Amino acid sequence: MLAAGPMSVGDLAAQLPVTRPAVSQHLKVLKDAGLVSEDAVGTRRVYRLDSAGVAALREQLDDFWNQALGGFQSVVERPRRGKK
Amino acid sequence: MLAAGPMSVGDLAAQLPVTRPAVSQHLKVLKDAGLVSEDAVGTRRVYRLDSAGVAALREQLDDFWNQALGGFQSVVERPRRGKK
DNA sequence: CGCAACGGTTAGTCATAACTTACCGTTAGT
DNA sequence: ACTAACGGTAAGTTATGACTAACCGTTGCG
Repeated sequence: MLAAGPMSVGDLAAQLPVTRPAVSQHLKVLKDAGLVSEDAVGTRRVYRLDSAGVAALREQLDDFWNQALGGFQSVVERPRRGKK
Repeated sequence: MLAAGPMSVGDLAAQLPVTRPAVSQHLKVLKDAGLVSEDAVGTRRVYRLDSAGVAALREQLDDFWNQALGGFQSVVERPRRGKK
């Protein structure tokens, strides 16, 4: 399991096969996407998951799949008589 | 709406902003992944979505998110007293 | 048979996501 | 004030997913 609680950028980089700047860049993207939030502790920036953002993403994906599989039925199923 | 029923490779390519070989390559990947199935009609290969495969993918994603958001709670929530 | 329609495969190109190195700014400790 | 720790930013490199062009095999039809 790689998941852990709130972590600093350096700690994350230490656990990952990439350099610290790479982690920093990823975190920036995730932060802009609302999936993580940071708060400064001294010189360290501690990042944690944003539960609301993650939940929102999950919901968007659910909606996507519901719509996709919904339209899917009307297209794939073989109606015995009449279409649509 | 771009979705349609079973289609030949050429028909698909005609509806898409890519060439026929590109479509063929994508279909190969999707077929290997079990998301589409083909059956030959003359010289044409008619592809259709594999509903079982798509449903399985959806389920895997659901499982992933449930697990991710599950472990998420235990890591993000601030227990008032005692952990886990 | 010979030609046309259809599509899979290969080889090579191109765009770009992802990464590293180098640098700079900020904070904390002495 | 100087130094160390920490991390963001910029610039350049690299790896790779996605595409096209060219080719070949199979099927159907006259």
